Amino acid sequence: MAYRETEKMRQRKAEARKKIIECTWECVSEGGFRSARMTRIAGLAGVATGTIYRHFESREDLFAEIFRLATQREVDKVAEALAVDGSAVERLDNALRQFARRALKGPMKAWALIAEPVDPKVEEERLVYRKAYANLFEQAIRSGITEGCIPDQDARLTSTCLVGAISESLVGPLSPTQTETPPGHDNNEDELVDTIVCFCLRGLTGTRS
Amino acid sequence: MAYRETEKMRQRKAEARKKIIECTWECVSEGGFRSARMTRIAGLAGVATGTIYRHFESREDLFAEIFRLATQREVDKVAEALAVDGSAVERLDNALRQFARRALKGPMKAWALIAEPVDPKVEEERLVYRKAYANLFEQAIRSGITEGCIPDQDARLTSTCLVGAISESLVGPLSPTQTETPPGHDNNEDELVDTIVCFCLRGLTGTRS
DNA sequence: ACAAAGAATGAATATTGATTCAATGCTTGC
DNA sequence: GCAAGCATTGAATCAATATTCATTCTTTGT
Repeated sequence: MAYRETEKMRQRKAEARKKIIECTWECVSEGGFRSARMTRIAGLAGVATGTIYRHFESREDLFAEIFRLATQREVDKVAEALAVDGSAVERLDNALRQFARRALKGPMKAWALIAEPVDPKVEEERLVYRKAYANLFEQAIRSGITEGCIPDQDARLTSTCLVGAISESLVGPLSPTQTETPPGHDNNEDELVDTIVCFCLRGLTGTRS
Repeated sequence: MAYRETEKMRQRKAEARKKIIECTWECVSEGGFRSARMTRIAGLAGVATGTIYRHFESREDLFAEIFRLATQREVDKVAEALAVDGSAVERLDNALRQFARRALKGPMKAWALIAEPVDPKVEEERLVYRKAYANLFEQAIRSGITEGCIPDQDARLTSTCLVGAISESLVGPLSPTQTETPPGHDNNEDELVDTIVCFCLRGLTGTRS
């Protein structure tokens, strides 16, 4: 008996794995999942293509993992934004804004996560996370109903409507075919967010707040 | 000189093309674009695979054409539903219901058109048609603003929100992983439609109609 | 009936990266 | 320093269909 996995090795492997994940996300951030090549990822991470396969079952599995990690960050941000003090409507307002702002800040990333056509395993993850968003919103809507600031409704379904409305209206501007984001921080980006959020809140509350 | 394309031939070719289109749509209706094989399409249409390539540049082009034809039918239906008598809100209500009902009636077709991951050329068509829907809604919203039954807003953007909200909330029910559509015409399908439409109209009008 | 011009055929080919795996290089404990 | 076992390498292989194209069949006008 001569070789036994030691802590040092475990760490080194963990680092390699982390590096692969980072470089994959870098590729995805540049051009989405479809155009991310294993060879490029390996090159960026400074490993051979074969090495990737000691850390991930397959390309699809790697991508699913990357998707999970990236989306979880976003879901957490939304959860955070929903956790502030205030009425349910105020908290939803805050969360929707957060979602939209972040999407507009990293359009290619947002497109990859929200709208890019992806392989089945990744699409599965997407459905999971859409549900995660919807669940968060749903909970907030429920408390709004209890509080009385939101009329009674099918919170599960209307939370899905929120996700749809905000995603679609961002994907238009986000779509990588329409990359022409003008130079300066357009303040009509704020108007964009305002309009979308306003639509969403009206949809829930039925008032012209 | 001996052979010159005659009317009879032109017709025969047109028929073959039509048959290919029909059979492609049949395949797509069964399992979406991804799983539609050229060989299967050729088989159904009673032609050789090579023959398809006399009518269409490539698989992607064929699919883009099929997508265009199928979606145009849906867009026309929405346009029709918007053309009835009544206030803008009533007309939008009608159109949104139409959209949702048709989608729920042919879930696989609707999934292929709305949410299936597709190749770039087809995705491009999808964006065109999303815009087509949005344009129709936008026009109606504009007249609503003029009529006074809808408050002033960025109609282009809120029309996009409509498309997003209705698409997203249908994707769950449409998803082919949840094919188990119970036998009878579920009346909770009607509730589904009601809730979605209600959300959309509230989003536009800001009233609890 | 014949030859010229297409049209149709479908088995063979091309494509495109993901994936494998035999060879090589590192680590470890003694 | 050595041998056992694991990790890494990356060129070669594979897979899955779309696409091609030499061949065969049809149509047309004379």
